[in-house]
Amino acid sequence: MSALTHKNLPSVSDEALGMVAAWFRTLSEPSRLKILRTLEEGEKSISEIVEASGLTQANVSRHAQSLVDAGIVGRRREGLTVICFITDPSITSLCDNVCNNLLKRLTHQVKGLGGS
Amino acid sequence: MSALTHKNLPSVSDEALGMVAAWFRTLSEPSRLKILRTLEEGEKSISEIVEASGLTQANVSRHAQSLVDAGIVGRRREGLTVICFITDPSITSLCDNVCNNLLKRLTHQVKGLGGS
DNA sequence: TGACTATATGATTCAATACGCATATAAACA
DNA sequence: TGTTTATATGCGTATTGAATCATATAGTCA
Repeated sequence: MSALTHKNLPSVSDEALGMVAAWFRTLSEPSRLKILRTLEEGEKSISEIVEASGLTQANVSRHAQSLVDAGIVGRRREGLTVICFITDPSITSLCDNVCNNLLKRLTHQVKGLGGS
Repeated sequence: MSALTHKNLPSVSDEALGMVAAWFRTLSEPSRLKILRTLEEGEKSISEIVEASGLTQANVSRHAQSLVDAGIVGRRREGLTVICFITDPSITSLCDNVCNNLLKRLTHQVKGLGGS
């Protein structure tokens, strides 16, 4: 412990750390990822999401709220229906990247199993 | 619902969705983010992480296990000590991006409050 | 082998949260 | 206003997972 130990990273407050963690937590539920995936096809009303995802109405409503809170999804009312849409387009590529990385890692694992 | 509704996304299995969610969940704990942040300075032993993070030894050990399971962190034994290091360097920029996005959004909110 | 150090893990407790059901709110329209 | 439709929300339950303490394991050295 000497030279390398101090890159002197700007210290991150516990509060900021908590906010980043909360943002990731929003993406840590399969149901919410499913909703996001649905919204990648274009904006949809709550009931359209219900139909497309197979989730219950109450769940979609609540999960949508989480996604809105995280700033990932936007909402607007149009008469009786509420339309949801992705506000942060980088989400899609982010998820794709995660997916690809997982795939890569799993492939290596499988290879490892086969080779032993 | 007609033209736009069908971008015909390759359907993602529930299993894959669960794995992506699990990966995000790994990054959804402040303690693990803290450990990652520590490791950005360079590889560290478990006890060095304990010292740097203020977490307990048991917690660091378990969280390190989670990070290893997610493929984000690697581990090797060197005698009595176990050295941890970041294996996926894209993690750092990912976290930075999330952080910046949050900052942007919060800034807008604050502006909104002031302007009303 | 026995003592010592670094790390891992079993067991428990506790808090967060997802789900389902029922119901409340909001908007449109007769 | 009353009715119907779309969405939100209160509440109870069950599950998950993080923190803690104590202890087990692994490696080093005398």
